Order: sequence, then structure tokens, then C-alpha cells
Amino acid sequence: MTKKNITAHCAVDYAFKRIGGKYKGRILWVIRDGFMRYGELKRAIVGISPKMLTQTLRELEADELVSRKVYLEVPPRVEYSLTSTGEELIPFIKQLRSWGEKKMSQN
Amino acid sequence: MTKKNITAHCAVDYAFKRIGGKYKGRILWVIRDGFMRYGELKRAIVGISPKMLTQTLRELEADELVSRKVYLEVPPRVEYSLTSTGEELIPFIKQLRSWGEKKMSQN
DNA sequence: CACTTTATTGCAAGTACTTGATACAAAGAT
DNA sequence: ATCTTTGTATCAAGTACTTGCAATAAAGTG
Repeated sequence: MTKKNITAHCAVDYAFKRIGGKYKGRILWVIRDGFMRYGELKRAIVGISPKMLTQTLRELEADELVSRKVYLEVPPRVEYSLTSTGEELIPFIKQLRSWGEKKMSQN
Repeated sequence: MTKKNITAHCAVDYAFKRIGGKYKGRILWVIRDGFMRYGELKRAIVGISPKMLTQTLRELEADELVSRKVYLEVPPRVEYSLTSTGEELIPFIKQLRSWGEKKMSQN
């Protein structure tokens, strides 16, 4: 799978296109600590449908933010982890998350 | 106009819902330096349709990230600026932008 | 008076994003 | 043999997001 070709008007646009999407931020955040199996992710990302989770993981993989390791076992076992590029985004998500926490508590 | 009521699963989700959207990041980034008239924004955010710009600005306003000042002149004159909450987001966008610049140049 | 200017608005139309339901493989347990 | 488990695919359907086009106000200019 090749890297998604993103057409952007500026770096801000580019970055938002790469991590934007309904669940991408949450998925990256949940995977941050290490390897996560598909099923663990499904439980962690409350509200996501299996369909959407698979699809979003594929996009993140094509976009080289997440890597996917398949174990040839039955029942299947697939582990996801961040690539180094994905890891670079964690500080940003962390900050954004703090901001979110602060703002949520201000309601 | 009241603040948009965001239902989020976690702080990451919340934050992304608040600044996610095709043009929100770029708009906030462009406004960062001070007051911007509608027309200036339209020229700065290449590719956005007037309709979309207005709509997104309304969302940002309802969400208290941007404030809108109308001058009672003809032809009309409307200036947009960041609220203090909007300003808090600039450092993150800046960081994200640096990441984007770096990644774009790596192609 | 007709024309230009600025910041919108309304509506129809098109495209993109998400979900839901159903189905599958193939080893291990019952 | 049947059931369970895990990760995913397929296809139809629904919802949300974006765009395009036309139209408005009301003062200033020629």
C-alpha cells in the first residue's frame, strides 16, 4: 500500500487532513502506549463500529502513522502500533487533550 | 448564539470535534495575528467558497473560538478575531503545522 | 438611474462519510 | 458435528458535509 497523496494548500491544511477524521485522533492516542489488538481498540474506542475501525486503521496504515502486524493464528490476531511518524504526533494530541479537558470542565 | 453542545467520548474526541472540520484550523491560523475582514479571509483561505467560509465562521463563533464585529457601514464591514480560547489553540496549531511542514518536505 | 462594492443568505444538488446487516475462515472446545 | 472466537470484507442505505448559483442591502460614483 502506498502513501496517501495529500493535496494541501498549506502545512496546516496538510496536517489536518492527515490526522483529521472522526476517530483518527482517538485511535492514535489509544495506541500510544504500545501494541493494541484490533479487539482492544474496539473496546477502547467507544462508539466506533467494527467497519469504521477497520477502515480508519487502514487509512492510518496507508498514511504511515500506524503499523499493522498480522500473526498467522486462528482465531486471527492483529496488532497495531504507532510508526515513528505517528509517535511524533502524540505530544500534539496530548496538548490538545489537556486543552479539551480544561474546556470540558469549564461547562 | 449559544455555545455548541459537544457530546464527546473523551477529551481528545472533544478537542477534535471543536477544531476539526475542513477549514477550521486554517481559519484560526490565519486570524491569529489580529483582525481580519471577511474578504481578507476569503483571499487567504484559498479554495474555500464564500458559503463555506461564512458557515465555518459562524460555527467558530458559536463555539467561542472567534469573535465577530460588525461595523454598520455600507458596503458592509465585518472583522473577525480570536477569542482568548481561540488563542489558546494557536500553539498547538503551530506545532502541528511544523510537523506538517517537515512531512511535506520529506516527500 | 445603472453600476459597483461587501458580507452574507437560501435552496437545490452533489459528494463524502458512516453505519448496519450479513458472511467468512479455520482451530479449539463441547 | 456444531459452536465459539477474531478480524475483516461486501454491499446497500442513510446521514452529514460542501459546493454552486442566484439574490439581497444600501451608499457612493459617473
